Amino acid sequence: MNSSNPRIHSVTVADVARAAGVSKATAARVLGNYGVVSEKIRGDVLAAARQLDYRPNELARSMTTGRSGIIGVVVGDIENSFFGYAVRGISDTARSAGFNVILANSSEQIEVEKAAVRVLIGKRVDGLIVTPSESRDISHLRDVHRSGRPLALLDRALPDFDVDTVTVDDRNAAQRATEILIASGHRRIAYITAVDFAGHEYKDLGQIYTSSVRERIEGFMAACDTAGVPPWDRLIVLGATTPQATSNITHKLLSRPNPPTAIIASDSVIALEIFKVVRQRSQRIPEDLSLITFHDADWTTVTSPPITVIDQPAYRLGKTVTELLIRRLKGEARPPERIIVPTSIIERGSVAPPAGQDRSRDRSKG
Amino acid sequence: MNSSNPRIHSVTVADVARAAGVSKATAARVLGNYGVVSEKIRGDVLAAARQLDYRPNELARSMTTGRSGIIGVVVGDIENSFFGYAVRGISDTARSAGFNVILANSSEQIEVEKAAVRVLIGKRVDGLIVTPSESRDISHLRDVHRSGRPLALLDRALPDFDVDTVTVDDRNAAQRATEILIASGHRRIAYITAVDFAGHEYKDLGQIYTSSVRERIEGFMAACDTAGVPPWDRLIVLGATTPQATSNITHKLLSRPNPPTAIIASDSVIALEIFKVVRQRSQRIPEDLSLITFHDADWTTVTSPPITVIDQPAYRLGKTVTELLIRRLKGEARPPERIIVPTSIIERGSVAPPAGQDRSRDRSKG
DNA sequence: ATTATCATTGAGACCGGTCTCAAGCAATAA
DNA sequence: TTATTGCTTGAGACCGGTCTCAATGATAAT
Repeated sequence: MNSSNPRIHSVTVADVARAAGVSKATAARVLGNYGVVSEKIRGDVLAAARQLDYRPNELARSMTTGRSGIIGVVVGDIENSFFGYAVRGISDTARSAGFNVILANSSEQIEVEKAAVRVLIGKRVDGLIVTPSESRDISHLRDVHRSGRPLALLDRALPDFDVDTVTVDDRNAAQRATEILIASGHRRIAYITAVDFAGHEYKDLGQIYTSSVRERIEGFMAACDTAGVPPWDRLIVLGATTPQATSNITHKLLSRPNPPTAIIASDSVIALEIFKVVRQRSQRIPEDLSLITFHDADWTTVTSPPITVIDQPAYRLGKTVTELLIRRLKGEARPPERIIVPTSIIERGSVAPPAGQDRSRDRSKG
Repeated sequence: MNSSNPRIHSVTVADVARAAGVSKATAARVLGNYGVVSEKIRGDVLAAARQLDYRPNELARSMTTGRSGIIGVVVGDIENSFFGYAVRGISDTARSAGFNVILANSSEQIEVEKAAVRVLIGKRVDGLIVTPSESRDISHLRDVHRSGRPLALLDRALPDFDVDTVTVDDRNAAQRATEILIASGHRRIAYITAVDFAGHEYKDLGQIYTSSVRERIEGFMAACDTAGVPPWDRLIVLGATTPQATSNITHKLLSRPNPPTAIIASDSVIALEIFKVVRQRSQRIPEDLSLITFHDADWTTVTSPPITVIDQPAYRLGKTVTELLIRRLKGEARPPERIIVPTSIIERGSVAPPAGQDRSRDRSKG
């Protein structure tokens, strides 16, 4: 009666069995839809169940079967619409296969991620989909895998951890984006990413522990190298973890004596902030600064100009990992798969030749 | 060993007890952190637990305690960033109170909503937060409430269903937004909403079964009435359920002989589509059409012009319902509360006097 | 020395399902 | 008629925890 009642009494199989005048085992058989029962008794039990408004207790069911029907998902940041779409892809796929999803946010913090994984394991999820925020400390993921629970990685691969993984062709995408900028005449190009670590100063790839970021940087540098862009003209900027941080970083970047003429943003949240800063400084895109961002966020089509983006099929990414995971949950034993989904670049209006292209060449001479 | 193993054997309290040389009850006491145990034994058990890498089975724990530590959330559409923020508010608040969240999407379809509620009840969630997609068919919500499980409503009130509810001041917000448009000189104003039903033609409020929509329409009409806007100039348009539908609706609306000079959009997804259509038709905002939307979506600041919005504190909304629910989960018995959170209108650049204001007056004469 | 008190620990029921195994019973075969 | 087979049904163990209650032993009080 009272909502503060600590235990809500619900109708159980035993109650139904009593009402139908059969044993608990028989009632369980029809209610749980297993085994074999005569039609007459089945009818009696179902009638009693309807009468009493019986609702199976999934918890108890999971206890005995060992299966919870839940897939745990740990994602970096749900507010980032890239993950929003991915999660939607996961949920839809999971639901249509009869699984539920329980979602956790790591805020890209390894400790939060670890805690989330622990909680989900405690809830006895059948499998896990994780976007690892770091590739150095993956003991918790190794534990999951070792415990026999299927694990699949989304968006970020872990080089020396061989499990089902679905990512996009980050290296190639970054390279093509960079090539577009270079072809447009840019030499001083910055790549801004959310990854961060003590010092905030990029030195070399050895510091980067997130595979997707690493690959993107590699692609970016490869394109620069083949085009003969000198190392001091290609900037790699870290630490765009919050809008505020991104704003500061961008201001600082654009205030340099030789500011970059083009920026590649590693996600749309960063790009949005860059866009705002540029406008705030009364500069114009693409005349004063060219911009390309990862993820075709909806806002990128309504700005003036619309933004050139690297379209990552986020929904499909989510759908694909989930399919991989579910196949394994169904008992499929096969070597881990690493699927790389191709991206496409949607060229819109945010790339143009650098404003002072000629003067900039002169200057670089003197 | 094999991942296709149907049952993953995990370490249980009994295993730990055996290893520590104590009874199951004693091991359970230290592992479950209840009762009282001597320091020495506690140390032994903890050591054994660490040794065996014991992880409590939350499922079993929930079975006996009757509490799952999970809050079920059923929301209209996660892809809508309004709900995204709200969900984030819910998750953060829930987590910091030690609860987990399991999320379901109703896609605004009553049948999906019912199924989701059933599943969540089956999972024995401790309480539910729902954004009811309809107010006619709420038997499933009544069931939840009757079962003794706390239920709280988010964003949409149900007039004759008295439970904890958190909404925004929809009526007032719509009224103020309309007043802004009227003050700017508009007379032909359209209100576009996602709600739909057979016929798609708005006739009267009796058709509207979603409280928030109803209140907004009331506010809209109240403002029109006091300003003396005749009924044939204020348009209420339903059925903007998908981007495609919104696009069609908007095109049709703007192609009328006397098209509205201003539109109020009931959410930012609709507004985005309207914005795209207007640009597609080579019309300009605000010169050719003024636009105000509910929800301060991030893209509304980066368009040209930026969009005037009704800022609904979505995160706070989520936080507030969750607090209400948790207080009830903790046993607080009090009459249901209905909290109405105030909104504010952020005036940006999407409202201007109608283009042919004078000519339009002339025309209305002839 | 004896009894009362208190702190610990152990035994076992319980939560609500699933599932194994044996018993009951009718139909069929010998 | 009796043995065999097959289909239903019931009894009860089990999953991994929590929790009640009784038993134990040590300490304090008489």
